[in-house]
Amino acid sequence: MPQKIFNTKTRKKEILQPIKEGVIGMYVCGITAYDVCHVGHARAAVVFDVIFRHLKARGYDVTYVKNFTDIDDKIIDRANKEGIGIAQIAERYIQLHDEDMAALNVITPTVTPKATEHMADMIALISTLENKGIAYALDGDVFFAVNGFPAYGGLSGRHLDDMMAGARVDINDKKRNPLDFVLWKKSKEGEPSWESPWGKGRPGWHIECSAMSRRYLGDTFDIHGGGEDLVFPHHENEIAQSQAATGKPLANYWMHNGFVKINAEKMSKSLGNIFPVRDIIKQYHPEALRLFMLQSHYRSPVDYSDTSLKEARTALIRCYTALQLMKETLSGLAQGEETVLPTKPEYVSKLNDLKDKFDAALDDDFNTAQALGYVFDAARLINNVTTAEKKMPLPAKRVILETATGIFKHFGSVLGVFQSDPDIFFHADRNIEVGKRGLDVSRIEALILARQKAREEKDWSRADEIRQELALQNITLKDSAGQTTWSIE
RNA sequence: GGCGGCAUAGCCAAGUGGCUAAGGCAGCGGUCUGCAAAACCGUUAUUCAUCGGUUCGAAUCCGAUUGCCGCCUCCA
Repeated sequence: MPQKIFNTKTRKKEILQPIKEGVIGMYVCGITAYDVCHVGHARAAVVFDVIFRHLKARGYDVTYVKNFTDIDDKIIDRANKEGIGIAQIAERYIQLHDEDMAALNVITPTVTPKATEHMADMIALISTLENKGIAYALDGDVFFAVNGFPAYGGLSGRHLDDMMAGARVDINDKKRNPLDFVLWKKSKEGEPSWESPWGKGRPGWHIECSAMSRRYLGDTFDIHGGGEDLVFPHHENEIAQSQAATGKPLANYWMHNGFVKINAEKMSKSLGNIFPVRDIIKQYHPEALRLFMLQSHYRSPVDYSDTSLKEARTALIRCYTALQLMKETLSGLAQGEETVLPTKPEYVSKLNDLKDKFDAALDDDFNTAQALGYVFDAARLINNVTTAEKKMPLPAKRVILETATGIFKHFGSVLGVFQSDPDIFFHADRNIEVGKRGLDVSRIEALILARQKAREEKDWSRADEIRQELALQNITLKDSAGQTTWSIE
């Protein structure tokens, strides 16, 4: 089945036709390194991570470039406030970004270039534009003349005339047209600067992506992505710069992920509802955050709330429970025991069918929500085999469960979840909950021991009393095979 | 003012012309269990904001209405 992609440029789903058969170049706008990553960054990272993983799983040779903006007004502000250099600020937040991404199990892109390491590329690009008469220098600043690029507005569906009518256009009398944007900024006294044909200065925001995508992917590449807020002006300006310089299309497919809202409100500094990734993963297992995001289509807005994360956690536990039951069942097989054909071979074909449907869902514009539906179907099927099929002999279950293990491995590797051993997952999840609620583990375990004793003496009322007491702290006990385990609701 | 998006069960959320409208959470009944938990089985939208239209046939296409939201300024 061909890969379909919703192209922002045409507002339609299109069939992906790579420039070079079997090879994909993908550029995604990364972070500006002046603060820690929040849920919104996490969503963009997870969305494009799954896209990267699925394309690779489908056999494409993908070069994924995600940049770091390490020179910018916000970084300069921060550096001034702290009295240190911009490089130190950028380095710190790139480091923290990398930690967050690792925690979220986001694969490091193929190339992660930094703006400051591509000054020569940017200056060359600006010079080309100047020589073509599309850029003009004024007192050490260089501007891009939007009137020189007739296709301006093509990505975001805007017309220059309409934008001119808008009241929010910055009036800068230096510019020939208020919509012209800066390619190179003259630096003020004491600001970081680089030598250029226009004097000491620094690059404008948009030019770095044009320069770096060209450096690593060429004049035209396959996929360009980012958050939907980048459509205008950032991506529009990138297109203008690159295409005016090269005369070729910048990217064939433009993909934009939807926003994360917080309790139905827009996330913003003024509302004080910025949720850093590192705070969230103290409250919930990172895979719960990932699952939460993947349960909606990447283009829809998602609403982050404690309730939604809780539900994602419960759903994640459902999958890990199935995986754990499967692991236990398989380990119950005697060494060297012969495999017998399953008494119900339809389980195997159903599993293979679910894998095909899962892949097909991702082929259709990366529909992770639909794909997850098949993951849960597979989990139910596993539970049927491990738990409900009481009459099926163990050796006959082996073929089915080994098929299921392989399929879950595939699901997990594409979605970037189910990466832990179930026991390790449950342990980690419980630690998070214990920490969040400030529970006393030794006290809980002492109570469980006391209850076990009561149960041995068949003192059911005492046993139930302890169960009740622990239930008040949302602790659920599970009695099985002579031992009691506990978990937190 | 310009451009765009969304509205599906108690909640979250797929589905964009045609089999019984996925899946998750929550609820209810049952099996299992000393009691539970987990798991399994059954059940919870004759209906997809409203009103018209196109069609043999629409949640899905078109138009209108209502409500919500995003972008147009730094932003994933």
